[in-house]
Amino acid sequence: MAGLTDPATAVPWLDEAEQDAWRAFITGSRRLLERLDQDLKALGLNHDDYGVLVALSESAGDRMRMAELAEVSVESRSRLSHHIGRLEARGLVTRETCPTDRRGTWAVLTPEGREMIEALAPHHVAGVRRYLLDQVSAEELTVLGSVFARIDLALRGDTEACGPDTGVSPS
Amino acid sequence: MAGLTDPATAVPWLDEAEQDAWRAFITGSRRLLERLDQDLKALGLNHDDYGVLVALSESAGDRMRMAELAEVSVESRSRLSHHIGRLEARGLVTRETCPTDRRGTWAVLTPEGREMIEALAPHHVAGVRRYLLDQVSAEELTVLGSVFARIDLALRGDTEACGPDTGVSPS
DNA sequence: ATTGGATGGTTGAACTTGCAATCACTCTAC
DNA sequence: GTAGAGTGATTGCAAGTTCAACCATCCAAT
Repeated sequence: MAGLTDPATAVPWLDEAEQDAWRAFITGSRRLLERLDQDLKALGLNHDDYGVLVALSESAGDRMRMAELAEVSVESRSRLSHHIGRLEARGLVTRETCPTDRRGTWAVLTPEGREMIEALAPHHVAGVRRYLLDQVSAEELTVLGSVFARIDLALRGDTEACGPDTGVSPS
Repeated sequence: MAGLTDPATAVPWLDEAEQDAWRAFITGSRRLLERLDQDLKALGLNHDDYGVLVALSESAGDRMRMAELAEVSVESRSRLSHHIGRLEARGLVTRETCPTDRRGTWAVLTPEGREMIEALAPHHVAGVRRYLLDQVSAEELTVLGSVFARIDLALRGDTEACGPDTGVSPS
């Protein structure tokens, strides 16, 4: 019944180059993100806080709907809800209920929130330069961007669709 | 006093290409890792569990010292300690005290642990193929691997040394 | 206008992670 | 041999994350 599409038999193993590249990515990206997170924490925000505040700061009216913010930040709605709760408690963000759709909530950046990211941004950028940008050529950077943009596009929205073994061909 | 090395004034902002690439990486990698994690969870392990078990399974004697395992898995020692505790409770790993240095502990893969990864590996590999490898050319993959290997190397060990703004030149 | 099915967001409890303190052992120097 | 520093690992608690259940509102169909 499983037939040819059972991953246990059908999926080709990783060859050495694939294996090496994959593992380098897992380890290297973890290490990179961990370091940036540490550096930011020393200044009062973690990397996720930073991401949320930046997203808000770049939105019209310094505000974004919860669902959209969750999507761009790659956080679950529940997690974002808690997350915004914490940022709100610190005075960096406020909530406003959306007048046109009363189920909806805006997360709004406060002036204090803006001050915070503006203060941290140069340090964070310095880290991104030092740990990543300074280490790669322009061409490599282009490849990196294009690869991850592609992956993101393929995966975005599509929260279900294909577990690793939905191999049953539809046609 | 801060002078030229203050990141607020000295660090060049990201240009558009850098910004795009960086954000694509952050978002895309999060999305990718999240998906692989979801897929694995459906089968009983999360991605970190998987990483730990694989590391053990590839080590001589199916065992590794906690500190080393923490290093290769990019987990803090404390986190790994908790983590191994959970895996132990599930019977996938055991601890043995190291006879030659009695402070030390081996994390040892159990037969059940081995069964577990061997069962999951094909599914996981299928995911890595589908979400990443199938989407990139061989050249791109090489770039990816080489870039992250480089970053990892630069950051590894060096748990301190350079915050984003240790700009005071030593010479 | 009412029902029923999305959609938007929150909540609480269980679980995981981080931090700092701690314990146990080793190693070096006296 | 013993004091003290250093290393390996664990612990408890606080903080963050997940999961599933939930409430409120909107929208489409009757």
